Amino acid sequence: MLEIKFLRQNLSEIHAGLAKRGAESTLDSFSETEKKRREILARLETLRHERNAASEEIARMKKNKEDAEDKILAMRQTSADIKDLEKSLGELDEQLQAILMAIPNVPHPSVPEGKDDSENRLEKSWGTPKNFEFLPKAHWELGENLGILDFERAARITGARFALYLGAGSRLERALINFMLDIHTEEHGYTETIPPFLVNRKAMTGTGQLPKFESDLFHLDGPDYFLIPTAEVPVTNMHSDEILSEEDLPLYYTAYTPCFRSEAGSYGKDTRGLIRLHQFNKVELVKFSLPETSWDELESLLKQAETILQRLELPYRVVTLCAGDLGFSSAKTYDIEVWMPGQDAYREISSCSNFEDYQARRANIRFKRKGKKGTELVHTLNGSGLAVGRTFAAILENYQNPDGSIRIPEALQPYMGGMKLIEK
RNA sequence: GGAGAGAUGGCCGAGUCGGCUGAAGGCGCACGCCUGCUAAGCGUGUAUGCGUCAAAAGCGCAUCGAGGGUUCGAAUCCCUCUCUCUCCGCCA
Repeated sequence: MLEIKFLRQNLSEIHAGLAKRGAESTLDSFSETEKKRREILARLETLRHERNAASEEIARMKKNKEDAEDKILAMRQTSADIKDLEKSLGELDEQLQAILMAIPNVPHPSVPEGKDDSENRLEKSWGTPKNFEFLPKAHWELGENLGILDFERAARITGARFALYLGAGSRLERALINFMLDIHTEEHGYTETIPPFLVNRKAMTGTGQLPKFESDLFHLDGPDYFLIPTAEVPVTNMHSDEILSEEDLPLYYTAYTPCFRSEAGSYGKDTRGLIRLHQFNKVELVKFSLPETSWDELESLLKQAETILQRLELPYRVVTLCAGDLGFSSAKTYDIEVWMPGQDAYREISSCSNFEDYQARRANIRFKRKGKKGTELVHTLNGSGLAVGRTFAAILENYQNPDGSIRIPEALQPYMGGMKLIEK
């Protein structure tokens, strides 16, 4: 969410910024509604002032045993008028809130122009894709042949787009989770957390999934709860409605959670394998930072996510999302894409974003500077560190042998009880 | 699931019969004084949001879990909801 005052005073700049991502029309009725709201508010406050003054007067008269009947009668009308205006104000507030909630974040100036992922900007590449002497297989084929992945049974249990891990497969997934968490907590200074996997509507609104993207989420039939699509939601909302102090910042949290996405509208895309599931595992990194350091924090966040791939010796590249591909709440996002030889393509495995104060304003996460009056909004950032299922897939594809067995990356072997090879 | 108690500022905590209570008192914090240093002591200040203003000051409005009601006027009375705690039941 953007600030009303800031919007009012910088309308043309914001318009231009939003146009970069093709979202300038979300501003359409803002000015008119906002102006109307202020007019009503001014009138309402005048009347309330009158009423407050009269109430004091009545109290004084009653204390002195004077007759206040006339005054009380007159105030009856004022009170009715106030009630009417309050109703109008409430309606306008709701409208304005809906408008504000639908305006995405303004892209950072360094975000490249562009409509879709074809115009994302390549920042760097790491590692060299291995030259296979044979045609590398896709991870689902390798996994099923080894008996460590079973999509057929998963479909029987639940439906399409679910995975069942077995034996060394489950072990590998668990090893990856522990490996990632250990690095982030022991080397990068993150505090480990296990948040709720179900969250309420307010939390989803705070990070920007709601109100616009409800169809992407799984919702419970009973209470008004949603399955988290990412740990970003519970972890970022951890400090909602709080006033942190300057010396608390920055705060780093990491969380392993399953993630649930309905993947509405993705029919036909990545229908096989671990790439696009309704449930997948992810280790998430979340930062709360001072406004002046958030851009440095984004760079270090990216490095921290990259570390995992480097230790696993998986080739990858980093792209900056162009404005048209940028997520709703984000000011700038780097995607890390891992090399998948079985698909002859780079696939997204992490997304690192700076939301600046956009989520903080929605979720009301503030901080106070030492010796200074008033509060400021923190900046929030998050990144996958990493998507576990996709890392699993990348390992299978990059470390496959001609006979279909899989070497275990050296860094992971201690987490696999010393296992070096997954074979039939 | 059944029975009961509660929700007030950064924290603790007071609020009588509805009327100078945005809210006593304390802690914490900030600044100043005092002191050889530390501790103690003394004084002053210390919520948030919004509107008005170029901005600040000032002024105004709102906020005592949330929403609604009664009233000229609600932290105080009534209703609904949420959350927390205690006891019982159930349960990993």
